[in-house]
Amino acid sequence: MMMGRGMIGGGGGGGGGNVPNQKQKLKISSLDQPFDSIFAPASLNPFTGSGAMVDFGAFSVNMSGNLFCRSLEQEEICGDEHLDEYFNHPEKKRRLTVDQVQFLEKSFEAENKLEPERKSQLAVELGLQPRQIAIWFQNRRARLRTKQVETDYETLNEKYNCLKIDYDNLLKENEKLNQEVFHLKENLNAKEKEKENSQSCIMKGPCELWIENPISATVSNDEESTVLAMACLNEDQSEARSDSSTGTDSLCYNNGRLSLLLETCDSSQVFEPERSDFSDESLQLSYVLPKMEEGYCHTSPANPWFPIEDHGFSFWSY
DNA sequence: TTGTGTTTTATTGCCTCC
DNA sequence: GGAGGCAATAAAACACAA
Repeated sequence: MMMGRGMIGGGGGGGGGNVPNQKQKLKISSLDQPFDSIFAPASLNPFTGSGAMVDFGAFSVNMSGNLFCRSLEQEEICGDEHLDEYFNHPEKKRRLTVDQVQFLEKSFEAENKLEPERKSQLAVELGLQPRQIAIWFQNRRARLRTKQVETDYETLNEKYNCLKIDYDNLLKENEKLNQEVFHLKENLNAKEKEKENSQSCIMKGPCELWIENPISATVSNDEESTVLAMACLNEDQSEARSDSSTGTDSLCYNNGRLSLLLETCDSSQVFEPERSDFSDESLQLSYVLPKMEEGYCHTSPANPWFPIEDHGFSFWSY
């Protein structure tokens, strides 16, 4: 007698959750179908061959109701006393054969819900009880749900990881941009401060700045709104003012930087002043003022003179 | 061989639907 | 109220390492 691996290996079992209590016995006795109907015609049952059987542990029952032993070894213990033992003992749990499982799997793939008609048909075809078919489908659906949960988890986890990478990148980019904003604000503040310092002395249009004695300078706009004012530190104040009036040696426009001019306003000769330079009265100073833009000059008509303390000397504007 | 973890079969109790 | 589905659970069957 050819039996599936599960059936042959199954042999034992029973007991435990499979041990029917009073209620279970009641259920077993009230199977989905009449006991006779669970036996399928041989032509419809490829899994049990001509002797369609229902599985009862170490035994199988064919259409005639005869009990068969499962293996040659088991056959040795088959006898009336064992039949009595079997029927007095709880039903054994048994695994389905590979073929039966494959058949059920195909059926499940087609439709994982089981209508009563299909259940009966499958039971007939597989030589199983309809209740076994129902239980198998139920457990199979449970396994499918578990698998689906695992799949969903993996999918969500992958998405989460991708989003986390994006989020981390955005955080870094945000930090970088914040730093950039910070530096830009710093630059802006510095420029505004510079403007505030220069606003008081810059007038709309050409004007003249007087540097506190003995320094004097004349300031004008240029086309690029950049002003370089020069102060002469000559002891001879009149000479310095004279130079300023010429607009040549004593006045120059350059790149908006505080510079020291030696003799002429040649940009090649401009350099940053050292504090010590101011002590040398023979030097000529040029002070590069911030951009002159319209409206920055706010000379008060009532009091056109106001001092600007900066760089150790004062500008006077009117 | 034995202990342990996993899979499979089956039961139980609860819930919903008709 | 019965039938059927589902979650939780039991326990046999099975796989595998020590």
